[in-house]
Amino acid sequence: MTQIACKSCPLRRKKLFRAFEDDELAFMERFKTGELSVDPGTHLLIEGANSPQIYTVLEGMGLRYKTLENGRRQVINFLLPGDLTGLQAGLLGEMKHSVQATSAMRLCVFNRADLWTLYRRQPSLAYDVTWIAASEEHFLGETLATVGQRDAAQRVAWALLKIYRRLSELGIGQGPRVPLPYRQQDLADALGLSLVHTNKTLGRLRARGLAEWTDGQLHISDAEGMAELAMADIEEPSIRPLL
Amino acid sequence: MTQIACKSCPLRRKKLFRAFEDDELAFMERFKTGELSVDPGTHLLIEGANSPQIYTVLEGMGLRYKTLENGRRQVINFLLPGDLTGLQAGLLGEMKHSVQATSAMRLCVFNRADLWTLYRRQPSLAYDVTWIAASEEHFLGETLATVGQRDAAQRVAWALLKIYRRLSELGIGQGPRVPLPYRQQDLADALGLSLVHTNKTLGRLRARGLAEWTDGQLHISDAEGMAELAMADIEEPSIRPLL
DNA sequence: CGTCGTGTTGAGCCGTATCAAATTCCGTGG
DNA sequence: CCACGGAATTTGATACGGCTCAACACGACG
Repeated sequence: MTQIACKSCPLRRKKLFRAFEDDELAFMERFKTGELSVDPGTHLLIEGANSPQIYTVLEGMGLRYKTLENGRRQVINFLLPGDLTGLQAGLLGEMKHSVQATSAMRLCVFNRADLWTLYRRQPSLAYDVTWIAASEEHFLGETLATVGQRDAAQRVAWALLKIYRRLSELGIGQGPRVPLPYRQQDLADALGLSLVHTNKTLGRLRARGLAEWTDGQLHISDAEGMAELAMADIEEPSIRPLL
Repeated sequence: MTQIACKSCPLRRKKLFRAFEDDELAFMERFKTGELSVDPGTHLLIEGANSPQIYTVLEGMGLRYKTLENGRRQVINFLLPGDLTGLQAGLLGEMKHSVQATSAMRLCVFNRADLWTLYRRQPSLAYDVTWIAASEEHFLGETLATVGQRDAAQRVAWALLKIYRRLSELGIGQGPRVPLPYRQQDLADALGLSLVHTNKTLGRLRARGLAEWTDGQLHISDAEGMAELAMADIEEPSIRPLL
Protein backbone atom coordinates (compact mmCIF):
# COMPACT_ATOMS: atom_id res chain seq x y z
CA MET A 1 0.00 0.00 0.00
CA THR A 2 1.47 3.30 -1.01
CA GLN A 3 1.17 5.80 1.73
CA ILE A 4 0.96 9.49 1.17
CA ALA A 5 3.53 11.71 2.85
CA CYS A 6 1.98 14.48 4.92
CA LYS A 7 3.80 17.14 3.00
CA SER A 8 2.26 15.98 -0.26
CA CYS A 9 -1.15 15.28 1.21
CA PRO A 10 -3.77 16.44 -1.28
CA LEU A 11 -6.00 17.64 1.52
CA ARG A 12 -3.29 19.81 2.98
CA ARG A 13 -2.88 21.68 -0.28
CA LYS A 14 -6.31 23.21 -0.01
CA LYS A 15 -6.22 26.81 1.14
CA LEU A 16 -8.86 25.98 3.73
CA PHE A 17 -6.20 24.45 5.96
CA ARG A 18 -3.45 26.42 7.63
CA ALA A 19 0.06 25.88 6.26
CA PHE A 20 2.32 23.91 8.58
CA GLU A 21 5.89 24.83 9.40
CA ASP A 22 8.61 22.39 8.38
CA ASP A 23 9.11 21.03 11.87
CA GLU A 24 5.39 20.58 12.32
CA LEU A 25 5.21 18.62 9.09
CA ALA A 26 8.20 16.56 10.10
CA PHE A 27 6.56 15.73 13.38
CA MET A 28 3.29 14.77 11.70
CA GLU A 29 5.25 12.52 9.39
CA ARG A 30 6.43 10.53 12.38
CA PHE A 31 3.14 10.85 14.24
CA LYS A 32 1.31 9.21 11.36
CA THR A 33 1.55 5.47 11.78
CA GLY A 34 -0.31 4.35 8.69
CA GLU A 35 -3.31 4.54 6.48
CA LEU A 36 -6.56 2.66 6.64
CA SER A 37 -9.06 1.94 3.90
CA VAL A 38 -12.49 0.64 4.83
CA ASP A 39 -15.65 -0.44 3.09
CA PRO A 40 -19.02 1.21 3.59
CA GLY A 41 -20.63 0.09 6.82
CA THR A 42 -17.39 -0.57 8.67
CA HIS A 43 -17.32 0.51 12.31
CA LEU A 44 -14.17 2.48 12.97
CA LEU A 45 -14.77 3.16 16.63
CA ILE A 46 -17.22 1.68 19.08
CA GLU A 47 -18.90 3.44 21.97
CA GLY A 48 -17.36 2.40 25.27
CA ALA A 49 -14.28 0.91 23.65
CA ASN A 50 -10.82 2.19 24.35
CA SER A 51 -9.34 2.60 20.91
CA PRO A 52 -5.60 3.06 20.64
CA GLN A 53 -6.04 4.92 17.38
CA ILE A 54 -6.93 8.41 16.26
CA TYR A 55 -7.95 9.09 12.67
CA THR A 56 -8.05 11.91 10.18
CA VAL A 57 -10.40 11.37 7.26
CA LEU A 58 -8.64 11.58 3.91
CA GLU A 59 -11.48 10.49 1.65
CA GLY A 60 -15.07 9.38 1.99
CA MET A 61 -17.76 10.07 4.54
CA GLY A 62 -19.04 8.54 7.73
CA LEU A 63 -21.05 9.32 10.79
CA ARG A 64 -20.71 9.57 14.54
CA TYR A 65 -23.65 8.36 16.60
CA LYS A 66 -24.83 7.23 19.99
CA THR A 67 -27.34 4.49 20.68
CA LEU A 68 -29.75 4.74 23.61
CA GLU A 69 -31.13 1.98 25.76
CA ASN A 70 -34.50 2.21 24.05
CA GLY A 71 -32.85 1.45 20.74
CA ARG A 72 -33.10 4.95 19.33
CA ARG A 73 -30.06 6.40 17.65
CA GLN A 74 -28.75 9.96 17.73
CA VAL A 75 -26.43 10.89 14.90
CA ILE A 76 -24.00 13.36 16.46
CA ASN A 77 -22.32 14.58 13.31
CA PHE A 78 -21.39 13.71 9.77
CA LEU A 79 -17.75 12.87 9.28
CA LEU A 80 -16.12 14.49 6.25
CA PRO A 81 -12.61 14.67 4.81
CA GLY A 82 -10.28 16.66 7.04
CA ASP A 83 -12.14 15.70 10.22
CA LEU A 84 -10.27 14.29 13.17
CA THR A 85 -11.98 11.55 15.17
CA GLY A 86 -11.12 9.34 18.10
CA LEU A 87 -9.82 12.14 20.27
CA GLN A 88 -12.29 11.25 23.01
CA ALA A 89 -10.78 7.86 23.49
CA GLY A 90 -7.35 9.44 23.46
CA LEU A 91 -8.20 11.97 26.10
CA LEU A 92 -11.10 10.67 28.15
CA GLY A 93 -10.13 7.03 28.13
CA GLU A 94 -12.98 5.67 26.06
CA MET A 95 -15.19 6.59 23.14
CA LYS A 96 -18.50 8.15 24.06
CA HIS A 97 -20.02 7.40 20.67
CA SER A 98 -19.48 5.12 17.69
CA VAL A 99 -18.08 5.99 14.28
CA GLN A 100 -19.16 4.22 11.14
CA ALA A 101 -18.13 4.57 7.50
CA THR A 102 -21.01 5.42 5.20
CA SER A 103 -19.09 5.34 1.96
CA ALA A 104 -15.72 3.78 1.31
CA MET A 105 -13.18 5.74 3.35
CA ARG A 106 -9.47 6.27 3.50
CA LEU A 107 -8.05 7.46 6.80
CA CYS A 108 -4.79 8.63 8.24
CA VAL A 109 -3.94 6.69 11.40
CA PHE A 110 -2.24 8.12 14.47
CA ASN A 111 -1.17 6.43 17.63
CA ARG A 112 -2.97 7.63 20.68
CA ALA A 113 0.08 6.97 22.83
CA ASP A 114 2.04 9.57 20.86
CA LEU A 115 -0.42 12.30 21.70
CA TRP A 116 1.42 13.17 24.87
CA THR A 117 4.65 13.54 22.92
CA LEU A 118 2.88 15.95 20.63
CA TYR A 119 1.88 18.05 23.61
CA ARG A 120 5.42 18.13 24.96
CA ARG A 121 7.22 18.80 21.72
CA GLN A 122 4.83 20.67 19.47
CA PRO A 123 2.83 23.26 21.39
CA SER A 124 1.48 24.72 18.17
CA LEU A 125 0.02 21.35 17.19
CA ALA A 126 -1.30 20.87 20.69
CA TYR A 127 -3.02 24.21 20.31
CA ASP A 128 -4.49 22.95 17.04
CA VAL A 129 -5.87 19.86 18.72
CA THR A 130 -7.63 22.03 21.27
CA TRP A 131 -8.86 24.29 18.51
CA ILE A 132 -10.44 21.30 16.83
CA ALA A 133 -12.06 20.13 20.03
CA ALA A 134 -13.44 23.60 20.74
CA SER A 135 -14.66 23.86 17.20
CA GLU A 136 -16.50 20.58 17.51
CA GLU A 137 -18.03 21.77 20.74
CA HIS A 138 -19.25 24.87 18.96
CA PHE A 139 -20.80 22.80 16.24
CA LEU A 140 -22.62 20.61 18.74
CA GLY A 141 -23.97 23.70 20.44
CA GLU A 142 -25.43 24.87 17.16
CA THR A 143 -26.88 21.45 16.48
CA LEU A 144 -28.44 21.39 19.92
CA ALA A 145 -30.07 24.74 19.25
CA THR A 146 -31.37 23.36 15.98
CA VAL A 147 -32.88 20.22 17.43
CA GLY A 148 -34.17 22.03 20.48
CA GLN A 149 -35.64 25.16 18.93
CA ARG A 150 -36.32 24.74 15.21
CA ASP A 151 -39.24 23.02 13.52
CA ALA A 152 -38.86 20.22 11.02
CA ALA A 153 -38.47 22.30 7.86
CA GLN A 154 -35.94 24.58 9.53
CA ARG A 155 -33.98 21.63 10.86
CA VAL A 156 -33.71 19.89 7.54
CA ALA A 157 -32.82 23.11 5.74
CA TRP A 158 -30.20 23.91 8.36
CA ALA A 159 -28.60 20.49 8.13
CA LEU A 160 -28.53 20.35 4.35
CA LEU A 161 -27.10 23.84 4.10
CA LYS A 162 -24.50 23.11 6.73
CA ILE A 163 -23.24 19.98 5.10
CA TYR A 164 -23.36 21.63 1.68
CA ARG A 165 -21.16 24.44 2.93
CA ARG A 166 -18.72 22.07 4.57
CA LEU A 167 -18.34 20.06 1.41
CA SER A 168 -18.06 23.12 -0.78
CA GLU A 169 -15.27 24.54 1.35
CA LEU A 170 -13.42 21.31 0.76
CA GLY A 171 -13.86 21.66 -2.97
CA ILE A 172 -16.06 18.56 -3.09
CA GLY A 173 -18.84 18.66 -5.66
CA GLN A 174 -19.37 21.41 -8.17
CA GLY A 175 -21.49 24.52 -7.88
CA PRO A 176 -24.79 23.85 -6.18
CA ARG A 177 -24.34 20.09 -6.32
CA VAL A 178 -22.47 17.91 -3.83
CA PRO A 179 -22.37 14.15 -3.19
CA LEU A 180 -24.28 13.08 -0.09
CA PRO A 181 -24.02 9.34 0.46
CA TYR A 182 -26.36 9.02 3.42
CA ARG A 183 -29.83 7.59 3.91
CA GLN A 184 -32.82 9.70 4.93
CA GLN A 185 -32.82 7.70 8.13
CA ASP A 186 -29.38 9.11 8.96
CA LEU A 187 -30.60 12.66 8.56
CA ALA A 188 -33.71 11.88 10.59
CA ASP A 189 -31.61 10.46 13.43
CA ALA A 190 -29.39 13.53 13.32
CA LEU A 191 -32.30 15.92 13.65
CA GLY A 192 -34.52 14.06 16.11
CA LEU A 193 -37.23 13.53 13.50
CA SER A 194 -38.98 10.39 12.31
CA LEU A 195 -38.00 8.94 8.97
CA VAL A 196 -41.46 9.51 7.54
CA HIS A 197 -41.61 13.12 8.51
CA THR A 198 -38.08 13.76 7.27
CA ASN A 199 -39.09 12.32 3.94
CA LYS A 200 -42.17 14.52 3.69
CA THR A 201 -40.18 17.56 4.72
CA LEU A 202 -37.58 16.88 2.03
CA GLY A 203 -40.44 16.62 -0.44
CA ARG A 204 -41.71 20.02 0.61
CA LEU A 205 -38.28 21.62 0.23
CA ARG A 206 -38.13 20.15 -3.24
CA ALA A 207 -41.60 21.46 -4.08
CA ARG A 208 -40.63 24.92 -2.87
CA GLY A 209 -37.61 24.89 -5.15
CA LEU A 210 -35.14 25.13 -2.32
CA ALA A 211 -33.16 21.91 -2.40
CA GLU A 212 -33.27 18.45 -3.86
CA TRP A 213 -31.56 15.33 -2.55
CA THR A 214 -31.78 12.29 -4.80
CA ASP A 215 -29.47 9.48 -5.79
CA GLY A 216 -26.85 10.48 -3.26
CA GLN A 217 -26.57 13.96 -4.75
CA LEU A 218 -27.62 17.09 -2.93
CA HIS A 219 -28.60 20.02 -5.10
CA ILE A 220 -29.12 23.37 -3.37
CA SER A 221 -31.35 25.26 -5.77
CA ASP A 222 -31.89 28.38 -3.69
CA ALA A 223 -29.11 28.91 -1.18
CA GLU A 224 -30.49 32.20 0.06
CA GLY A 225 -33.95 30.81 0.55
CA MET A 226 -32.45 27.89 2.44
CA ALA A 227 -30.42 30.17 4.69
CA GLU A 228 -33.45 32.29 5.42
CA LEU A 229 -35.63 29.30 6.23
CA ALA A 230 -32.92 27.74 8.38
CA MET A 231 -32.21 31.00 10.20
CA ALA A 232 -28.58 30.19 9.56
CA ASP A 233 -26.00 32.79 10.46
CA ILE A 234 -23.48 33.67 7.81
CA GLU A 235 -20.17 32.04 8.58
CA GLU A 236 -17.29 32.73 6.32
CA PRO A 237 -15.02 29.71 6.24
CA SER A 238 -12.13 30.17 8.65
CA ILE A 239 -8.72 28.71 8.07
CA ARG A 240 -8.39 25.66 10.24
CA PRO A 241 -5.73 23.17 11.20
CA LEU A 242 -5.43 19.76 9.62
CA LEU A 243 -3.86 16.89 11.51
CA MET B 1 -10.57 42.48 47.80
CA THR B 2 -8.65 39.55 49.11
CA GLN B 3 -7.76 37.15 46.41
CA ILE B 4 -7.34 33.48 46.98
CA ALA B 5 -4.03 31.90 46.03
CA CYS B 6 -4.41 28.92 43.72
CA LYS B 7 -2.61 26.63 46.10
CA SER B 8 -5.09 27.36 48.85
CA CYS B 9 -8.11 27.39 46.56
CA PRO B 10 -10.97 25.64 48.38
CA LEU B 11 -12.15 24.08 45.14
CA ARG B 12 -8.77 22.57 44.46
CA ARG B 13 -8.79 20.73 47.77
CA LYS B 14 -11.65 18.52 46.69
CA LYS B 15 -10.54 15.06 45.72
CA LEU B 16 -12.59 15.39 42.54
CA PHE B 17 -9.83 17.48 40.97
CA ARG B 18 -6.42 16.17 40.08
CA ALA B 19 -3.53 17.39 42.24
CA PHE B 20 -1.23 19.84 40.50
CA GLU B 21 2.54 19.72 40.59
CA ASP B 22 4.35 22.62 42.19
CA ASP B 23 5.40 24.16 38.91
CA GLU B 24 1.89 23.84 37.55
CA LEU B 25 0.54 25.64 40.58
CA ALA B 26 3.19 28.31 40.28
CA PHE B 27 2.26 28.86 36.67
CA MET B 28 -1.45 29.07 37.47
CA GLU B 29 -0.63 31.63 40.12
CA ARG B 30 0.81 33.88 37.45
CA PHE B 31 -1.78 32.94 34.87
CA LYS B 32 -4.55 34.10 37.17
CA THR B 33 -5.00 37.83 36.74
CA GLY B 34 -7.75 38.46 39.24
CA GLU B 35 -11.10 37.58 40.66
CA LEU B 36 -14.53 38.77 39.67
CA SER B 37 -17.72 38.88 41.69
CA VAL B 38 -21.00 39.48 39.91
CA ASP B 39 -24.65 39.83 40.82
CA PRO B 40 -27.38 37.52 39.55
CA GLY B 41 -28.35 38.37 35.99
CA THR B 42 -24.96 39.72 34.96
CA HIS B 43 -23.80 38.77 31.49
CA LEU B 44 -20.24 37.51 31.67
CA LEU B 45 -19.76 36.82 27.98
CA ILE B 46 -21.80 37.83 24.97
CA GLU B 47 -22.33 35.82 21.81
CA GLY B 48 -20.28 37.25 18.97
CA ALA B 49 -18.06 39.30 21.25
CA ASN B 50 -14.34 38.77 21.46
CA SER B 51 -13.72 38.59 25.16
CA PRO B 52 -10.12 38.93 26.34
CA GLN B 53 -10.93 36.92 29.44
CA ILE B 54 -11.34 33.30 30.40
CA TYR B 55 -13.04 32.32 33.65
CA THR B 56 -13.16 29.49 36.10
CA VAL B 57 -16.20 29.46 38.35
CA LEU B 58 -15.31 29.52 42.05
CA GLU B 59 -18.78 29.96 43.50
CA GLY B 60 -22.34 30.31 42.28
CA MET B 61 -24.12 29.14 39.17
CA GLY B 62 -24.86 30.45 35.72
CA LEU B 63 -25.87 29.35 32.29
CA ARG B 64 -24.59 29.27 28.73
CA TYR B 65 -27.12 29.91 26.00
CA LYS B 66 -27.65 30.84 22.38
CA THR B 67 -30.42 33.03 21.04
CA LEU B 68 -31.93 32.35 17.62
CA GLU B 69 -33.29 34.82 15.13
CA ASN B 70 -36.85 33.86 15.96
CA GLY B 71 -36.27 34.87 19.55
CA ARG B 72 -36.12 31.38 20.95
CA ARG B 73 -33.33 30.53 23.35
CA GLN B 74 -31.33 27.32 23.68
CA VAL B 75 -29.64 26.81 27.01
CA ILE B 76 -26.44 24.94 26.18
CA ASN B 77 -25.37 24.01 29.67
CA PHE B 78 -25.53 24.96 33.30
CA LEU B 79 -22.37 26.52 34.64
CA LEU B 80 -21.24 25.21 38.02
CA PRO B 81 -18.21 25.71 40.27
CA GLY B 82 -15.06 24.30 38.73
CA ASP B 83 -16.25 24.94 35.19
CA LEU B 84 -14.04 26.78 32.72
CA THR B 85 -15.74 29.16 30.31
CA GLY B 86 -14.68 31.57 27.62
CA LEU B 87 -12.33 29.16 25.89
CA GLN B 88 -14.19 29.57 22.62
CA ALA B 89 -13.34 33.24 22.43
CA GLY B 90 -9.77 32.40 23.36
CA LEU B 91 -9.42 29.80 20.63
CA LEU B 92 -11.94 30.53 17.91
CA GLY B 93 -11.78 34.30 18.08
CA GLU B 94 -15.26 34.97 19.36
CA MET B 95 -17.87 33.55 21.67
CA LYS B 96 -20.46 31.36 20.02
CA HIS B 97 -22.89 31.69 22.91
CA SER B 98 -23.57 33.96 25.86
CA VAL B 99 -22.90 33.31 29.53
CA GLN B 100 -25.04 34.74 32.27
CA ALA B 101 -24.89 34.53 36.05
CA THR B 102 -27.99 33.03 37.60
CA SER B 103 -26.98 33.42 41.23
CA ALA B 104 -24.27 35.64 42.63
CA MET B 105 -20.97 34.29 41.33
CA ARG B 106 -17.30 34.54 42.09
CA LEU B 107 -14.90 33.76 39.27
CA CYS B 108 -11.23 33.33 38.71
CA VAL B 109 -10.05 35.48 35.79
CA PHE B 110 -7.39 34.51 33.26
CA ASN B 111 -5.97 36.46 30.43
CA ARG B 112 -6.68 34.99 27.06
CA ALA B 113 -3.40 36.32 25.69
CA ASP B 114 -1.48 34.13 28.14
CA LEU B 115 -3.05 30.96 26.81
CA TRP B 116 -0.35 30.57 24.21
CA THR B 117 2.32 30.84 26.89
CA LEU B 118 0.58 28.06 28.74
CA TYR B 119 0.79 25.86 25.66
CA ARG B 120 4.50 26.58 25.22
CA ARG B 121 5.56 26.22 28.81
CA GLN B 122 3.13 23.82 30.47
CA PRO B 123 2.23 20.93 28.19
CA SER B 124 0.47 19.14 31.01
CA LEU B 125 -1.84 22.09 31.53
CA ALA B 126 -2.35 22.38 27.79
CA TYR B 127 -3.38 18.75 27.83
CA ASP B 128 -5.83 19.59 30.61
CA VAL B 129 -7.37 22.38 28.57
CA THR B 130 -7.96 19.96 25.72
CA TRP B 131 -9.35 17.42 28.16
CA ILE B 132 -11.86 19.98 29.33
CA ALA B 133 -12.86 20.87 25.78
CA ALA B 134 -13.27 17.21 24.85
CA SER B 135 -15.25 16.61 28.00
CA GLU B 136 -17.59 19.44 27.17
CA GLU B 137 -18.01 18.04 23.69
CA HIS B 138 -18.95 14.71 25.21
CA PHE B 139 -21.52 16.36 27.41
CA LEU B 140 -23.09 18.19 24.48
CA GLY B 141 -23.30 14.92 22.59
CA GLU B 142 -25.26 13.41 25.44
CA THR B 143 -27.49 16.43 25.65
CA LEU B 144 -28.14 16.26 21.94
CA ALA B 145 -29.16 12.63 22.28
CA THR B 146 -31.48 13.61 25.10
CA VAL B 147 -33.21 16.43 23.25
CA GLY B 148 -33.30 14.46 20.03
CA GLN B 149 -34.43 11.06 21.25
CA ARG B 150 -36.08 11.22 24.68
CA ASP B 151 -39.62 12.27 25.53
CA ALA B 152 -40.45 15.04 27.98
CA ALA B 153 -40.43 12.99 31.19
CA GLN B 154 -37.15 11.33 30.26
CA ARG B 155 -35.57 14.63 29.36
CA VAL B 156 -36.49 16.31 32.61
CA ALA B 157 -35.41 13.30 34.67
CA TRP B 158 -32.13 13.13 32.78
CA ALA B 159 -31.37 16.81 33.31
CA LEU B 160 -32.25 16.85 36.99
CA LEU B 161 -30.25 13.73 37.66
CA LYS B 162 -27.28 15.04 35.73
CA ILE B 163 -27.13 18.33 37.55
CA TYR B 164 -27.73 16.61 40.86
CA ARG B 165 -24.76 14.34 40.26
CA ARG B 166 -22.53 17.20 39.20
CA LEU B 167 -23.36 19.18 42.31
CA SER B 168 -23.01 16.17 44.59
CA GLU B 169 -19.55 15.42 43.25
CA LEU B 170 -18.60 18.95 44.18
CA GLY B 171 -19.85 18.43 47.70
CA ILE B 172 -22.61 20.98 47.20
CA GLY B 173 -25.85 20.26 49.02
CA GLN B 174 -26.40 17.38 51.40
CA GLY B 175 -27.71 13.92 50.68
CA PRO B 176 -30.56 13.94 48.21
CA ARG B 177 -30.94 17.71 48.34
CA VAL B 178 -29.00 20.29 46.35
CA PRO B 179 -29.52 23.99 45.64
CA LEU B 180 -30.81 24.74 42.14
CA PRO B 181 -31.18 28.47 41.58
CA TYR B 182 -32.75 28.36 38.12
CA ARG B 183 -36.21 29.06 36.76
CA GLN B 184 -38.37 26.41 35.11
CA GLN B 185 -37.99 28.44 31.94
CA ASP B 186 -34.24 27.80 32.00
CA LEU B 187 -34.77 24.06 32.19
CA ALA B 188 -37.39 24.24 29.46
CA ASP B 189 -35.00 26.12 27.18
CA ALA B 190 -32.28 23.58 27.90
CA LEU B 191 -34.48 20.65 26.94
CA GLY B 192 -36.36 22.06 23.97
CA LEU B 193 -39.68 21.94 25.81
CA SER B 194 -42.26 24.63 26.45
CA LEU B 195 -42.44 26.17 29.89
CA VAL B 196 -45.95 24.88 30.46
CA HIS B 197 -45.12 21.32 29.57
CA THR B 198 -41.96 21.40 31.64
CA ASN B 199 -44.00 22.53 34.60
CA LYS B 200 -46.53 19.75 34.16
CA THR B 201 -43.78 17.19 33.73
CA LEU B 202 -42.11 18.33 36.94
CA GLY B 203 -45.46 17.94 38.64
CA ARG B 204 -45.74 14.37 37.41
CA LEU B 205 -42.24 13.50 38.65
CA ARG B 206 -43.25 14.88 42.02
CA ALA B 207 -46.47 12.87 42.05
CA ARG B 208 -44.54 9.71 41.18
CA GLY B 209 -42.24 10.29 44.13
CA LEU B 210 -39.15 10.66 41.96
CA ALA B 211 -37.95 14.21 42.45
CA GLU B 212 -39.13 17.54 43.76
CA TRP B 213 -37.84 20.97 42.84
CA THR B 214 -39.21 23.85 44.87
CA ASP B 215 -37.84 27.07 46.30
CA GLY B 216 -34.54 26.68 44.50
CA GLN B 217 -33.92 23.30 46.12
CA LEU B 218 -33.83 20.06 44.19
CA HIS B 219 -34.69 16.92 46.12
CA ILE B 220 -34.06 13.60 44.41
CA SER B 221 -36.37 11.22 46.24
CA ASP B 222 -35.74 8.12 44.18
CA ALA B 223 -32.39 8.24 42.42
CA GLU B 224 -32.71 4.75 40.99
CA GLY B 225 -36.16 5.42 39.62
CA MET B 226 -34.89 8.62 38.09
CA ALA B 227 -31.94 6.88 36.46
CA GLU B 228 -34.19 4.18 35.07
CA LEU B 229 -36.68 6.67 33.67
CA ALA B 230 -33.90 8.81 32.21
CA MET B 231 -32.12 5.83 30.70
CA ALA B 232 -28.99 7.34 32.18
CA ASP B 233 -25.80 5.36 32.01
CA ILE B 234 -23.86 4.98 35.21
CA GLU B 235 -20.87 7.27 35.22
CA GLU B 236 -18.55 7.11 38.15
CA PRO B 237 -17.03 10.54 38.70
CA SER B 238 -13.63 10.74 37.07
CA ILE B 239 -10.83 12.86 38.42
CA ARG B 240 -10.63 15.97 36.33
CA PRO B 241 -8.37 18.98 35.97
CA LEU B 242 -9.20 22.34 37.50
CA LEU B 243 -7.84 25.52 35.96
C1' DC C 1 -37.97 -14.02 -9.80
C1' DG C 2 -38.22 -13.40 -4.87
C1' DT C 3 -36.07 -10.74 -1.26
C1' DC C 4 -34.20 -6.89 0.97
C1' DG C 5 -33.09 -2.09 1.66
C1' DT C 6 -34.60 2.45 0.69
C1' DG C 7 -37.78 5.92 -0.61
C1' DT C 8 -42.69 7.56 -0.92
C1' DT C 9 -47.41 8.39 0.41
C1' DG C 10 -51.87 8.31 3.15
C1' DA C 11 -54.63 7.90 7.59
C1' DG C 12 -55.23 8.60 12.26
C1' DC C 13 -53.54 9.47 16.79
C1' DC C 14 -50.81 11.44 20.52
C1' DG C 15 -47.44 14.34 22.77
C1' DT C 16 -46.45 18.71 23.17
C1' DA C 17 -47.32 23.68 21.96
C1' DT C 18 -50.15 27.57 22.52
C1' DC C 19 -53.47 30.43 24.70
C1' DA C 20 -55.56 32.06 28.80
C1' DA C 21 -56.14 32.88 33.50
C1' DA C 22 -55.55 32.13 38.42
C1' DT C 23 -52.25 31.90 42.25
C1' DT C 24 -48.29 32.66 45.02
C1' DC C 25 -44.39 35.14 46.30
C1' DC C 26 -41.75 39.46 46.93
C1' DG C 27 -40.05 43.92 46.74
C1' DT C 28 -41.64 48.64 46.72
C1' DG C 29 -44.07 52.61 47.85
C1' DG C 30 -47.88 54.92 49.84
C1' DC D 1 -49.18 47.94 57.63
C1' DC D 2 -51.31 47.31 53.52
C1' DA D 3 -51.98 48.11 48.40
C1' DC D 4 -49.78 47.39 44.34
C1' DG D 5 -47.10 45.48 40.45
C1' DG D 6 -44.12 42.19 38.41
C1' DA D 7 -42.02 37.70 38.03
C1' DA D 8 -42.51 32.83 38.51
C1' DT D 9 -45.40 28.89 39.05
C1' DT D 10 -49.56 26.33 38.31
C1' DT D 11 -53.67 24.66 35.96
C1' DG D 12 -57.27 24.00 32.27
C1' DA D 13 -58.80 24.05 27.34
C1' DT D 14 -57.79 23.62 22.72
C1' DA D 15 -54.91 23.19 18.43
C1' DC D 16 -51.45 21.21 15.70
C1' DG D 17 -46.89 19.30 14.34
C1' DG D 18 -44.87 15.32 14.04
C1' DC D 19 -45.23 10.19 15.19
C1' DT D 20 -46.81 5.57 14.24
C1' DC D 21 -48.87 2.25 11.41
C1' DA D 22 -49.52 0.48 6.95
C1' DA D 23 -49.06 -0.11 2.20
C1' DC D 24 -46.76 0.40 -2.06
C1' DA D 25 -42.91 1.47 -5.55
C1' DC D 26 -38.42 0.77 -7.07
C1' DG D 27 -33.79 -0.94 -7.91
C1' DA D 28 -30.00 -4.04 -6.50
C1' DC D 29 -28.80 -8.48 -5.89
C1' DG D 30 -28.62 -13.43 -5.35
